[in-house]
Amino acid sequence: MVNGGTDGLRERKKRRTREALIDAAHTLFCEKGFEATTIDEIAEAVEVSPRTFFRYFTSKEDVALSLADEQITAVLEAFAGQPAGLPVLTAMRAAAVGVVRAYEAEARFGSLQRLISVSPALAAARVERGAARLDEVARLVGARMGVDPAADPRPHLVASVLLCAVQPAVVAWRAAGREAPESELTGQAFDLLAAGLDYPAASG
Amino acid sequence: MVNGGTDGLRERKKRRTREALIDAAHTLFCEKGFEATTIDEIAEAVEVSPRTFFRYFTSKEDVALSLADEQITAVLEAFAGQPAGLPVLTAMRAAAVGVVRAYEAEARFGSLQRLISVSPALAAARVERGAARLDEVARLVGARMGVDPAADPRPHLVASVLLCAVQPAVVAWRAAGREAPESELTGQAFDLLAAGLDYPAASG
DNA sequence: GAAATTCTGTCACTCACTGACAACTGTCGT
DNA sequence: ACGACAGTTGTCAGTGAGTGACAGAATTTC
Repeated sequence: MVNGGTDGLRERKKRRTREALIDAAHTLFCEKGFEATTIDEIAEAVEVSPRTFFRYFTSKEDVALSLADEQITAVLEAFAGQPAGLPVLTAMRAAAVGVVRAYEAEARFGSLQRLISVSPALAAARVERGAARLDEVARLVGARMGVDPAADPRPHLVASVLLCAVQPAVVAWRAAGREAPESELTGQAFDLLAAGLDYPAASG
Repeated sequence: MVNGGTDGLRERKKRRTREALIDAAHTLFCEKGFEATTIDEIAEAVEVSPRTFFRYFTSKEDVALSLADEQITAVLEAFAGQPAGLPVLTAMRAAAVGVVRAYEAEARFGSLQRLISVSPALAAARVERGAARLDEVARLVGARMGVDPAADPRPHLVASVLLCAVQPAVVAWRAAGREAPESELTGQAFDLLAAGLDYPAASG
């Protein structure tokens, strides 16, 4: 028996190590850049062996993007929670804006975005991670469209576009020189996205 | 002086080495898979040193995607050549379908697609390469929209979506079990893309 | 043919990442 | 409290990607 609510010492220690690694990595990445930082440096900063680093994260990209992962999960949950009947793009817009607004208070979030936009390796890794969750997104999109993702390819199609589009959209917006709260950027990016693909509009 | 029309021996030799490397790499990738193939094996197959390999290509992904690069270039040229006034998505559809149709006779094209869809590392690398040409695409999109990409963020936004969307769309379609000529896949993917994002349609 | 270019191979190195094994540290039953 | 057990960690050794430096070979130019 035992745990009076909290987990055992072992669990707590692991969580602390993990957090410390994320923290140290993030700091070093911001200071020296992603590629210029070595695993050895990260491990040394936390006083663990480099081997241990790889027991917590599968790669250098993995530490950097562990925060982004939480965010993707949050967006998907929010997407699932949008009222039925909403167009897919509209629902995703609402989900993304909501989550970004919730996160933008944290300083680490902004610096992570900056990190990703500067490092092609990180940007690629993020896309790769997104692709790994393609089926999950397709399921949600399929549910919203009222079709079975196993039989109809459209949900997968739309899902892959949404996955690829959301993040670059914000980055592109920022690259264009607009500086504003992330949540606003995201919303406007979606607006322009919907309008821009049909430009000049085929119908009205 | 000299070159009676053909380039010098040195140039020809370089071109041949380059082609041989692409060829050997492609064959090995198809036989053993992308990650399971080492640079040493590729180099040995062509009888050059591994160091020389890196004088022709910057990475393992680079050899694999050298063919895909030609294709992207072709698509962009075709996109630029579409009649003005066409909606951006429509123009890109026509460009992509045309190019894919032109390429699908080559066997290597199909196997490259298969390779990419199987290897996350390759898929990520392709996105990365596409992103490197973002500005180029944005220029073309901006021209079609009649706005200045330097002042208006929309072209960049639309460009990044187009870049990210085109290839995954085809892959997703194929993953859904549809087997048909690439050109048809591409066309249908675009059709569903346009419809799916607005599903259920907001207007009409 | 000699000199200047340009390619190429060899060597030595860094860094990401992995398997194996031994030492250590919480955990749990008694 | 103690010992068996399981999970965690460090060390070691190794593979593979990718890079800089230098010397020698091939090509081009004169």
